[in-house]
Amino acid sequence: MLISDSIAKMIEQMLDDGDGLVELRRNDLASRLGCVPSQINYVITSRFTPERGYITESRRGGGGYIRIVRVKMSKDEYLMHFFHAIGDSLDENEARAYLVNLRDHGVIAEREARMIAAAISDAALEKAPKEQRGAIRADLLRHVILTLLV
Amino acid sequence: MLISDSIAKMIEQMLDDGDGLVELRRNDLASRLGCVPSQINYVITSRFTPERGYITESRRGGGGYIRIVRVKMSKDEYLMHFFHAIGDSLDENEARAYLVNLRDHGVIAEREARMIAAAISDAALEKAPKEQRGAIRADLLRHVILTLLV
DNA sequence: GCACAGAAAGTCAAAGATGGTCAAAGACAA
DNA sequence: TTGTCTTTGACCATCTTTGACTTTCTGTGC
Repeated sequence: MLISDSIAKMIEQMLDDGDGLVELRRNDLASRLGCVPSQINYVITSRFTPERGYITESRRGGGGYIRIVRVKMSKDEYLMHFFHAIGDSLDENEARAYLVNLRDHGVIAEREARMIAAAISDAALEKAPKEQRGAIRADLLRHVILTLLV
Repeated sequence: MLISDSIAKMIEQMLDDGDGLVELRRNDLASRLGCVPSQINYVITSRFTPERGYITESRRGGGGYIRIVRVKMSKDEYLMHFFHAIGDSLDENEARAYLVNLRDHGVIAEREARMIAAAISDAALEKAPKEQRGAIRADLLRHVILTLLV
C-alpha cells in the first residue's frame, strides 16, 4: 500500500476515535509513520478536502498542530451546500469526491451513487469535446442534485 | 496467434480468477507478455468495451492501476434488452421513454428515474454541441445501465 | 519591550512512478 | 489497391515522494 494511503487511514482512524475531530502534530505523525513531514500536508490537501467534507486549520511554532474536522450537516444542507459548491467545471475526481460524500452521509444510496458516477464519468462523456467535459459534468451534477431537492 | 489476442485471453483468465473483477498494472502485464505498454490500452479499448459488457477505470502515478469489471450479461433479461436496443443516438424523448419503461417494469425506482432523466435532459447537456448530444445521451444511458448489471 | 533562538508547520519544485494518447508503420484480407 | 486491424514508440498527464527553504509562533535573557 502507498504511504499516503496509510497516512490517510491513520487519520481516518483518529477521526473515528475523536468523534469527527482530530488534532495532530505533523512531525510526530510523520516520524511514527516513517515519512517526511511534508507528506502529511500532501495527504491532507489531496484527500481531506472540502469536497470530501473536511475542514482543516493549523498553527505553526511551539505547540503547533493541525486540526481536521469532518463537517456535519443535514441532508438538505448537504445538497444545498454542494449545489452551490459545484463551480463552472469539475473533473471526474472532484465529482466522485462529492458523490462519495453524499453517499457517506446517507443523502444518496450506494446504487444511486454508482449510477451518477457512471453518468459523469469521462468514459460516458467521451463524445463530448474535452474542453467542455468539465462544464457538462458540473451541469449534470447540478441537475441531478436539483431533482433531490424537490 | 496475435499478441493482442494473448493479452485479451490473459485478461479474461484474470477476470475468471477474480470473479469478474481484475486490477492490473499496465507495465507489469506488458513486460510479462513481451509487448509495449500501450498495446494493453489498445486491447482494452478494442475488446473490453462497454458495448461488450466491461467497465474500466484507472489511475496514473505511483500505485497506479487499471481495473476491469465484467458485467453479468444474463442478470436481467429486460435490462439486457434495453442495453442492446439503445442505438448510436437518442433524443430526449426517446431516452425518457426508455426510462418510463424501466421504471414501469420495476427495474429502476421512481427517484432513480428522475435522477437519470435530469442527467440526460437537453438542459443538462446544454454545453455539449447539438450534433453530439444524441450520441452522448446514448453513451450515458448505456453506462448507467451497465452499473445496474454489476 | 526587544532580540534572538528554537520549535513547529507551510511551500514548492524536482524526481520518481505509473498510465494515456496519437500518429506512423506493418500486416492482411477483400 | 484499399480499408481495417495491429504493433510500436515518442511524447503527455497525473499522482506520489522527498527535501531544501520559508514562515509563524513561543519562550528566554536582556
